[in-house]
Amino acid sequence: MSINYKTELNESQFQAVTYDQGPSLVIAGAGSGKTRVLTYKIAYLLENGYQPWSILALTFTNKAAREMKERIAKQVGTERARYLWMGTFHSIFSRILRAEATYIGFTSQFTIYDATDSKSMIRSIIKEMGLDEKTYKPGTVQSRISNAKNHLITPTGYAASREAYESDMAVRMPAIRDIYNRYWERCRQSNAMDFDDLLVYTYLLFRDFPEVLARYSEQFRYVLVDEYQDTNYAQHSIVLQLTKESQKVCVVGDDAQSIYSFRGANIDNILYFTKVYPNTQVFKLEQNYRSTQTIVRAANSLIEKNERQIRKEVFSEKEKGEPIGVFQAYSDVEEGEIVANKIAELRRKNGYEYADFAILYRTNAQSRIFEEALRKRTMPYKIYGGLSFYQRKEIKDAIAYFRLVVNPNDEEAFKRIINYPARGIGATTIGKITSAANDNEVSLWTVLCEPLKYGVNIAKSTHTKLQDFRMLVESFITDLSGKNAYELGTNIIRRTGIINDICSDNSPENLSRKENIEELVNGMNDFCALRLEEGNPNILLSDFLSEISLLTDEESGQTDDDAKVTLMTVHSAKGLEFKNVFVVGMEENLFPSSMAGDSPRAMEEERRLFYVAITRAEEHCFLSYAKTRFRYGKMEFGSPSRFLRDIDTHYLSLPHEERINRSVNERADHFRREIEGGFIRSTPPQLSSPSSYSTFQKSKDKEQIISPSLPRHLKRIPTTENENQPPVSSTPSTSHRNVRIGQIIEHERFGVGEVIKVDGIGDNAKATIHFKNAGNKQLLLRFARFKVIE
DNA sequence: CCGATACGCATTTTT
DNA sequence: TGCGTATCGG
Repeated sequence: MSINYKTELNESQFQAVTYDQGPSLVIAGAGSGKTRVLTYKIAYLLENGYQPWSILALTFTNKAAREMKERIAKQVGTERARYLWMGTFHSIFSRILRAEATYIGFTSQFTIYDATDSKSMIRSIIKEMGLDEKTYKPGTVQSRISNAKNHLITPTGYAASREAYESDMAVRMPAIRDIYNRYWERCRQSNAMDFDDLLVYTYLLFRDFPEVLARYSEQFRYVLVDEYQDTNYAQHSIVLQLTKESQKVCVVGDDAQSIYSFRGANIDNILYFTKVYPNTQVFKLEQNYRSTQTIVRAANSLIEKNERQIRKEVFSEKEKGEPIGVFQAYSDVEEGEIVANKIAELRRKNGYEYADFAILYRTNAQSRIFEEALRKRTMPYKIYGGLSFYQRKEIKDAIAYFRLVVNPNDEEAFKRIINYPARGIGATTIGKITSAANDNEVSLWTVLCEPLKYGVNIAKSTHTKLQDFRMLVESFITDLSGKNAYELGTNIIRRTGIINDICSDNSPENLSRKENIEELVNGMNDFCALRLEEGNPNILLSDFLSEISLLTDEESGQTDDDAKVTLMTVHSAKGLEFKNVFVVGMEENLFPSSMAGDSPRAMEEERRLFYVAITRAEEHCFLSYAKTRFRYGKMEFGSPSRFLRDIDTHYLSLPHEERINRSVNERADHFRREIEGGFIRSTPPQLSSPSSYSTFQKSKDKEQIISPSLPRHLKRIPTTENENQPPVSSTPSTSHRNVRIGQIIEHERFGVGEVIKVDGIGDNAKATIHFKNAGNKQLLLRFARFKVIE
């Protein structure tokens, strides 16, 4: 299976793939085959003497890592692909940190705090310090601390930084450095790291232990980074630590799509990459394979208005395509109707599926209007961006138990479940334990085990309750290495009374909680089963935990068979493509967001965001704005976004009576005068109501919000058998004893594949199967779930 | 210890 | 407007 790089890639892709003399920067315009370059480059390296484990490929999302891995597996085979170090920054670094935990004073079982955990810990610290919560808002403090960490500033560095102090003074929060310091220590005490810590500690590990750095930088002979425009200073610095010596680094990205600065991403990393690695070879991928010429040119004319960027000339050789349609609506409601009508029209005229449409907005709050418009016309849709599965209360509760069992020092988990289900341990007791723990610089769990030793003054009955709790948790700890994740997990859910609590009555919300818990349990079963199939027994609870703590992954939009219109924010649309895209709410103070204020940098980022929105479209793109809109319960007036004027009118089809380029300012002024004069305020603006509005029958909504659930790779495709899946260990699958080479089978997870090899007999029989979509896999026949189809 | 009510607040969210 | 948190009363 050899790859013909010359014919399968265009010239610039080919150059980028085959260059391995030194550092390279690949500027990949929207839709220019960025992932293609990355996967081919890795395949190329593998063909040219690099071992899989000597290649490190970093991405930002699990999804990107998974997709890339699958594509590489198809090119070079699953066996070699599986030894690649490919994953998100956070997952790769957590893997390294678990292995080297003792260097930095953690154990390899450390917990990873999500944003909620860390916010909650910050909140308690603020309270304990007696600071005013109105001034010290946990969210604000958290983001300032996060910002410090993203810049690799430790509490010591922070305390010594005059700049940090002055900045804190300016917002009247001089105590932030103390909060930061305490927060840092408390996390250590809890054997826990937040997301940012995974980067900070990796950096510190490499900085303070050169022998460790040497080990890893010698192992990773080539480092590749995807979406480099989204890296923050910490990530950039770690990549530099690893590659400073070898200079074997290839970063891929598009500065025009840098839209995550609010999370610490620094566009300068990509803009000044060539300064950091002076011998960088730059490759530009400028051919767009996704969109019509009109869409590409319109997008170019927009992004041209940004100062800070790497100049490039993206072009398309697809058909010219139609101009970008601009719609004006009188109200947000009418905007919804216009979009729904247009979808209906395009479906009628061009035969599009619902799945060919996406409605993209700047803020999640805008989704409701479109939901209602689509529902009125019984058009199916799906909305992205709710709470992820792991954010749900009942799931967090269950997982808090898992966490405490794996790492008893986990303070947040402790607080969450010490009195859930209710066991008579109230706020007072927890307060006493917390302060004793702080005074003695030990964890809450340590105090709980010996309250008297740490001078906790409690009643006898409370003492008994605490010890009962301790024994309960300890009994699970005993089983940690003896039972697999699924067995121990179900055990915990049953014996702690979680199940009881949820089944106490049949209220609808309890029913849904129950379903969620069931899904979690099934997920754990599948998690173990999948690994067992691959010949990996003894999957422990800690394995499950460390896998899921870095997943936000929602049931991703792969379900292309169900035809639904997609509704999402522009941010979440990055990386996706749709035949028809509506970018809605194109108004001043909305898109661009009012938060951008007068900061040129922020405004440029808003413009890039708009660039991302437009470049999602393959065939048609539409922009719309409303003159009035309900916000925060009030009617607001808006004027068309300045970005509409950034696009060359040549590529636009403007509403008849509007000629934006000429009259936007005038009209905005006119509007303002009307408002300021109180002319309009007294009479609420007429909501236009097109004929279609009221004549449509209300119909029962068949649409559903996509409720994010277990990540796909933990999940088994539902079987026809009912939900009572027996535990893994007792499910020898029937009748696959004698598969033969050449047979076609269908696996529940991997899909259709052909048996190409069978080794061993009886319980140890192992088949190598070539899956159409998942490449080659070795499966233990004893556990594999599939059926023979031919 | 839970429920009702009040208050305040409000982009975007890869991990 | 509408949600999440804070506080008080039974």
